[in-house]
Amino acid sequence: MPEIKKPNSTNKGQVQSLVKALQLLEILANGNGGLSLKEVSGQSGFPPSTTHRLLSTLQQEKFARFDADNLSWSVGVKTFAIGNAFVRDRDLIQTARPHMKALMETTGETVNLAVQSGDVAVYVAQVESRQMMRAMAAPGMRVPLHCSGVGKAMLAVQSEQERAAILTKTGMRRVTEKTITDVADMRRAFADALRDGYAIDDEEHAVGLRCVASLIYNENREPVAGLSLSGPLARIPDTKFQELGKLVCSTAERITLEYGGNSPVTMN
Amino acid sequence: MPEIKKPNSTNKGQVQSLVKALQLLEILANGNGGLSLKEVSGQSGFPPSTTHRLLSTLQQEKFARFDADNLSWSVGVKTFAIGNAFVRDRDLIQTARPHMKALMETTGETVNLAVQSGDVAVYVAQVESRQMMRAMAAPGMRVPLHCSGVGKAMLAVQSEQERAAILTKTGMRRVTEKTITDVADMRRAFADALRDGYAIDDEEHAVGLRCVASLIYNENREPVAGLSLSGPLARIPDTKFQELGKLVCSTAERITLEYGGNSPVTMN
DNA sequence: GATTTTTTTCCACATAGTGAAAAGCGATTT
DNA sequence: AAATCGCTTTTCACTATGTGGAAAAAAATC
Repeated sequence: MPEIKKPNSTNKGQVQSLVKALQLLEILANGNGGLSLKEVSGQSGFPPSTTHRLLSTLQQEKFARFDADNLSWSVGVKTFAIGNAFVRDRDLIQTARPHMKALMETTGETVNLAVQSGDVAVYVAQVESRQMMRAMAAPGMRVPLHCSGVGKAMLAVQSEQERAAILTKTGMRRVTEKTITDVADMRRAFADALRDGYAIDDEEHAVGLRCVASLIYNENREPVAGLSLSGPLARIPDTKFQELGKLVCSTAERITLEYGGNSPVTMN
Repeated sequence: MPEIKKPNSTNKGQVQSLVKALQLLEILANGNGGLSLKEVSGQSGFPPSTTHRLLSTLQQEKFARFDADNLSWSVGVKTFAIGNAFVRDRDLIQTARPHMKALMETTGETVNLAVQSGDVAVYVAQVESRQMMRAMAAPGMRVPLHCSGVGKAMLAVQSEQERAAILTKTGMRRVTEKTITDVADMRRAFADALRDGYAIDDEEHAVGLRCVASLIYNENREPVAGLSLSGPLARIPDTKFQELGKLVCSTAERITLEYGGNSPVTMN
């Protein structure tokens, strides 16, 4: 394999005082509603004098806040204001793509990214399997929620009312023999998806096609997109669902983090 | 006036490399969707080598992002993730209080902070005038929107539909002789408020009481609270409205910024 | 009001940041 | 294909700058 040369392959930590300061900011972010100098110093391992000097510099620039009444330190306005620029620039698809690629490489199956649009899911990005036989979904393609992996994953985290509103409006049309059309069966599928963290589609949308899907969340723990892996029945036996499910979940989680989101499951 | 001793009265910038790095972050935040090293270096005034070293350190810690395809730098996830901790900890009332105090000192009049709750405004904080004759409003007090300064300021920035929904529901009850009850008059009042940035209440809620109010916004440019200044007719002649209005506006703007918000008027 | 704990300042020392210059790296031109 | 240009990245010698122990100053506790 040829070495792929990427610019800025700088390796080692460079400006140590800066690295230290950034560590302090992170500690402040984890400290709920303010930490004393002692606490910050303790958690960082830096001596109080160094900690104090860095914190007060951060404070001068409003990246940290100091409450003179409680002598407590917390994250400052400017960190927030500047962090918001990230939201303006971030791009889910670009963020997701390398992770989707990696997932395709490890599993060999096609990986899709879809967003919910009203009562359907719309594919917005895809990394195709290298296998001869492979699932295809042109970006832009719309699929019903009740018979797709991503759709079921999205519905699973919604409230009973929201689900009902969508499902009664669209109906749970039978697309294949295995499409779930019974309300009780569907409810069971949602419960499974919530328990496992991933939803499955067992030939419910296309004969011979199986699919495992999980969700990507924004900073408010709201789902922004679904990530799915799909392949032929022959390569995805029942016994592989769990393994693939975990992979899809961890990939979705990684995308969530890089997108600046928070999963509702991982409480931290 | 006695010197008030506040802890952490550290004066001069301390860790210069950190200060520089924070400046770079700010430049990245203002650069829409990515800046080249040259641009960052130019805007900061730091030599390219220094700029590069700081940026790559920020990047290692994910406070900055480097797009290897366009060789462009932008704000990183971690800045966003950590900035969100500010939202968790921030407190509008605590943030506002010192500014309210200052406004009271310069004007001599009572200053109130109110939030909209459904179709009424609720006072949540107050800094009382030192004058013998002064406006009082116990925190927790509820006032109608159509006949209070804060209420009119809040309504002014809402859409015609939202306003109509509220005003038809509550009605524009006559509270004093000067209460505006005519729809056209009210519309004119909203237009004035939008033009000036502040709404006025000319004895519309209580006889002899005048009031000037402006809004405080969150990061999405949505109003979160109203700030008002009220005093007796005798001390607030027509000629003083503009001066006081400007003061209320600038105070509200200052609170908005310290709260991490953005005014819709000041586009930057 | 004395004692302990925590915060803040000080300062001598050498580590760690600085920036000019050189080397890389692509893109464009000749 | 070689040369040129513009920008990015690395290097390196110098010393400015960050470091952390220790002392001083405030708070908190007794």
